[in-house]
Amino acid sequence: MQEMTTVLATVIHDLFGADVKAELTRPEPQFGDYATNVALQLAGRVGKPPRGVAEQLVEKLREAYGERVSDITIAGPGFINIRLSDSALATAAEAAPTTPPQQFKGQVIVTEYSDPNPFKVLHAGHLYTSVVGDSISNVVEKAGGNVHRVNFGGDVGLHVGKTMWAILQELGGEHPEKLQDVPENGRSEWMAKCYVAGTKAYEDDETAKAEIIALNKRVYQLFADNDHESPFAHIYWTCRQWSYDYFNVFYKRIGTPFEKYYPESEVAPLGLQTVRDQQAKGVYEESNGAVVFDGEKYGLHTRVFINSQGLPTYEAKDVGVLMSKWRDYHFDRSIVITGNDIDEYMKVVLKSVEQYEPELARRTTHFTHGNVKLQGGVKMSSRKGNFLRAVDVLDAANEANRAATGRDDERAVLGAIKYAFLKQRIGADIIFDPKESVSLEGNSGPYLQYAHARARSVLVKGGTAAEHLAELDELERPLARKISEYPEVLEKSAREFMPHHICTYLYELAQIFNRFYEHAHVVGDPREAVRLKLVSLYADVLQDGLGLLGIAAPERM
RNA sequence: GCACCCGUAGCUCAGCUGGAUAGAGCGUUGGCUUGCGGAGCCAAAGGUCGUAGGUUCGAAUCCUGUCGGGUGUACCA
Repeated sequence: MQEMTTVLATVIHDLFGADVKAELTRPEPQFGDYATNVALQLAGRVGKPPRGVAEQLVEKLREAYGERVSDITIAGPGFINIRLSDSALATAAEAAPTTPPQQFKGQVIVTEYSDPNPFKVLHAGHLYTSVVGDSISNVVEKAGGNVHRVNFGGDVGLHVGKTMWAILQELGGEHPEKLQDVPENGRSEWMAKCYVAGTKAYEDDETAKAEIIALNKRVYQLFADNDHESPFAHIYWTCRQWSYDYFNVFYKRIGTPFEKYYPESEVAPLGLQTVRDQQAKGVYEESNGAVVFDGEKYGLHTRVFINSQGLPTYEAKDVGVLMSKWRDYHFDRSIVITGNDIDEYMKVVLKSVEQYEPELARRTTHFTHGNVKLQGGVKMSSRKGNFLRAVDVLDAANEANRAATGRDDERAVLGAIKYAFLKQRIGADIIFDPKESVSLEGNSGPYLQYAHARARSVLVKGGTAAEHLAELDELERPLARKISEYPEVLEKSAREFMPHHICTYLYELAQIFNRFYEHAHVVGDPREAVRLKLVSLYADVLQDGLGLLGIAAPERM
């Protein structure tokens, strides 16, 4: 593909010397394997009719491509359609599962996503961003990137004050020994309940609000004093650990591992210091007792980085985590994935950092995604406590799967959820339909898992596959062509950081395979060896693609 | 008010660095099964791509206005 494009570029240059971008696209199968509209673009610049330009190009292209193409034709207003020779197509298909484009080779890429807060519960959004972030990481890794998956979370901050306040109420004061009364398997729920109670108190009760603000400050002080001994410290550290245990169990369950956590407590000092230093240089300024960045100069909001208590807000901590990642990895690219409510806020943070670390800001890309909503469900609000938790999504899918298949299958359930989340372009809200997600029919994860298992079972039944594909008949050709597209899909997914292209492709691939399989016999057919090779390539691509989505591809289901 | 995201078939979504009749799945209607896993295949119905302009040989795709939904707008994250 890459080489085909280069040849086209050379021909264009030799013939017209014009600066048109040589591009080959995948047209409808009826038109050929590749197509280009460069003749249409050139026509205007050279002042000749498109078809005339196309004719000149075709003549040269036939020569330049030689054996690799079997046919080049002109269609419509001046499209050039190229049909590969069987041998060229066979070579491309054989290479497809194992030769991903390496556009990130040698680059250090840091991906940050999920970002749950200790002392709070994991909600559906965390599940979503974990799945998306993991897949993007996989895709970049496949493209040669040296990927570091990191996770940023608030172990200090007002929400901690809120939860701690309610915890102290529950314990009847600073009595860490009473934490033993909380059952081990109910810890995260107990803390989630405390957060909701603390939030309510903060909103409804002035005295409680003042206490929470004081507790927040006290938590910061724990770190300043390195206090692990006082009763208050005991409670804090124990509950903090409970949260991290809970996160780790969760990530392990869904299969999205992280290399490193950046707790806010760790990055806050650096953030605070950076903001103070840059305040001296005029980047940030004092306003009503707080330190702010005047985003309005850039058409953005003005936001508080250090509050009037002298504590860093999320903004300063984010400066801290950006600087920490920069210090730790000196990345070529940093990808941050969050919900879209963070969008404008992050623009302010990055704009401020751009003033003193322009390279860091330039190398950082922020992607935002929408909210997860249950089909026909209600909007979630983490403050009020009526929201969709991560486990709710897992439970709903598991229940739907049990209803559909009569058994529990975590691999299928996770495959269903991940695929349902990933098949959609990142950006808009996700309407999650548990029933549809676990469906074995249609565009779903389990469907693709099944498609893979089915192909593998054919391979088990069949004899020895051919080493090479050689010539292809009209049943085999469309499948070989689709398989050969795989590297191009990976390239696009990596370039755009968009895994959904892989989903779309895999589903189309499975459809084309089913069409092939419906009409062509494999085992026992005179063409068995070649067809087995094709089935094997197909299964390899499915397995590889599902792997990039973080979805298991079992041999049997 | 201002800013950001989103408006494509009944529902859920692809397609958006402009290009050939706007594609899938679900749902609806009809057909195929002595099958290598039919969890499939073949076919039909269903769309003024929110809307009005503009740029272009060509616009779902780019620009502007407008309508609708969501989010954000200083000491939460």
